[in-house]
Amino acid sequence: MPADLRLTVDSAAHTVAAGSTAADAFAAAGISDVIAVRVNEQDPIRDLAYVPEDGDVLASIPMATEEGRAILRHSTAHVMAQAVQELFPGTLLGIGPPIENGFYYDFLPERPFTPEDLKAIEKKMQQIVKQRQQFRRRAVAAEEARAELAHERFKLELLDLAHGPGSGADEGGDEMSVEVGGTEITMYDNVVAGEQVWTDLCRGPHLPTTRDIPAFALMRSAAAYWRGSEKNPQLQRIYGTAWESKQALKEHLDRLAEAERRDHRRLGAELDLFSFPDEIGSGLVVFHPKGGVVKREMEDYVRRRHIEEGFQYVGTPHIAKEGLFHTSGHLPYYAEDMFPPMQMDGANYYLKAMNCPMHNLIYRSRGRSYRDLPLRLFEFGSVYRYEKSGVVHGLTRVRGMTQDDSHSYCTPEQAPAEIKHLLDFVLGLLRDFGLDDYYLELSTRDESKPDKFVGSAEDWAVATKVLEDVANASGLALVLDPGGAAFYGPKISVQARDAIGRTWQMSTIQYDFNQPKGFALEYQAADGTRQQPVMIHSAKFGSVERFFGVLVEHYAGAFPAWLAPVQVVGIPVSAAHVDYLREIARTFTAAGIRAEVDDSDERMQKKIRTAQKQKVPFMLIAGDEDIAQGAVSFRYRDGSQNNGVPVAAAVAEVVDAVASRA
RNA sequence: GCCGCCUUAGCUCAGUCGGCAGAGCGUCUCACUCGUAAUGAGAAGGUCCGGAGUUCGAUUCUCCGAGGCGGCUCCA
Repeated sequence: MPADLRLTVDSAAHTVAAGSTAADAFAAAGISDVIAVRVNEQDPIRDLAYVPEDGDVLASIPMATEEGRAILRHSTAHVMAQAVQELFPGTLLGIGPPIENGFYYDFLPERPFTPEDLKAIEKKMQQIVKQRQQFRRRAVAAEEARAELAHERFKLELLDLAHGPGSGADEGGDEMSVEVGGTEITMYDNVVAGEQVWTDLCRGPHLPTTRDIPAFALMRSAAAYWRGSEKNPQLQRIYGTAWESKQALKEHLDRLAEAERRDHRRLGAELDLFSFPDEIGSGLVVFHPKGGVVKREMEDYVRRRHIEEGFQYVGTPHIAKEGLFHTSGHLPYYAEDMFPPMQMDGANYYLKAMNCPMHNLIYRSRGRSYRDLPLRLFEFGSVYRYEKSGVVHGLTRVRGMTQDDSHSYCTPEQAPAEIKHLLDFVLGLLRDFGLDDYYLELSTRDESKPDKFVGSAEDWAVATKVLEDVANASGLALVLDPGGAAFYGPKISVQARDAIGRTWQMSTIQYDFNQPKGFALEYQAADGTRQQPVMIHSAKFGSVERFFGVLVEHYAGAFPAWLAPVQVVGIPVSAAHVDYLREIARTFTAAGIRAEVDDSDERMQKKIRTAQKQKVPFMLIAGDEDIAQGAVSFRYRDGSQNNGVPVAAAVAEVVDAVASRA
């Protein structure tokens, strides 16, 4: 008979009977929301279903934490897989890890899931939850696991990967390791009334019982490649979400609804900003007059800022002969992302997918001295990339875009300072567009795929070190992205969080030692020798189109005054006041403000509604009372009012707001 | 590119179990002249995404193509 256990939770000691379930143990200790336990201080959480036969239980994991939610979500994924296999016998299992905000499980069913299937699966899951099935952990030998999983080919493959001959025992960290990880193989059995009703290869941990799942919902199903490679078969992935309370689930669903309301594709049409005519082609945008205003403001801003930061504005054509892209090294690596060539006068011309080769030719157009460096070139480069048909998405993934592309040519010694300069520039720009929460990502070469990257490992190491040092010195959080580099060099990208917490990658800074070599770029050093510069690629918006799309969503279409397509709209109380407002609008226009008068044959209330829906920052209302005082009445976008403002003061107020980018 | 779903008026969407198609908003016209989120009436507006096939007849069924949506992969 094993001795009772000591249970220490938040420094308070309790005694529980050996062999209790974790839920029983914590309930006895008067703790209700515990879902996970740690057995020994140095152990990862490894067994949640049962308090072990010996040893001390040290800590609890509350459900409303990242770790707790991951356990909850993974448990819910198991429940879903059980439901699917009960409803669709013969369906094979892939993997089912927790992810941000939820979980998924991959299946190989006989046919893809329909929305009705999802509803049925969700219902079945609710039944399983009600059954209070225990999650019971069971360590097994490799042969045992293989025998039990004989019909689950994907699970067998996972076993081979993690525990097969010649493989590392613990790859850890990625989604696969949810199933198998660590040094022992474990199965998790779902047990109800002492009977095993379902089992899955799993590292755990799990909730004590299915009844401990407070709230979940299935979201959608979609195809996903097995182990993420398009060479592998496609599985059907079902996404779900699970939360520590019904309230938390509702808040999550509300956030999704808010994101949908902000969708730039919807707002782009509602606010008459841009469209994607079929006649032009997929991923090719046309900006309407109002979108054109915003785009022009963005471009004016970034052009002015580049010039202030020492860049010289240049211009280059949209097409070039094939040889240029061979010299740059792009063609072998990038050909399938480019539009196919046009034949002309016996040469192949390509639409450019990048601007750097042309900037290199500007650099090379004359001899350069070390005194010229850093030489900073900048332009709005229209580039075309043949994105695969399934990836085109609104403004955030297009086939024709405008990059605010810059290249800084400098000596290797100057590179760190130049990169810091660019990073500061980028961060200041993001702040001016209302994005002030960000982190950095460092994308590096994938050692295992040398054919995807040019240049020596030593050069890569040097370049990566330079970027890493600057990133670390910035004090911002840094996330590593192994294998994410361009073929010619590593990069830092700035990931910005928008108003509702989503992150976007836009600005990039790339260190390139390969193109200067390919183009034989040189400068004459102080000692008279010829040296090779390095070039730093940098795009602040990334692409004007993507940044535009992100801004629409960040501001939910309510652009700050300086970006608003229409800054002021005059709304007459009745038709008799139209001329008065027209005169005032002229005063605003003369002060550089975009002002219009709504002289349509509608009521004032309707005009206010229209202006609100168009998210115009300033509505100027005028009737007899205002005319008598030589004033106007403000209605702001938030619905607040300021009546009887003298015209000159009204102009000053709007001009101030625009100047402050508010 | 791959898997699934979708495409009907300018927009959002009904609808036709195969028999010459509808609403709301928007647009236009007329009346109303109004103080902070929808005045009323009337009208115009459609190759039901394109092509081929099946059929007496196709917007509806089948196939091919284009475009979109959700993912995967990829990416500014």
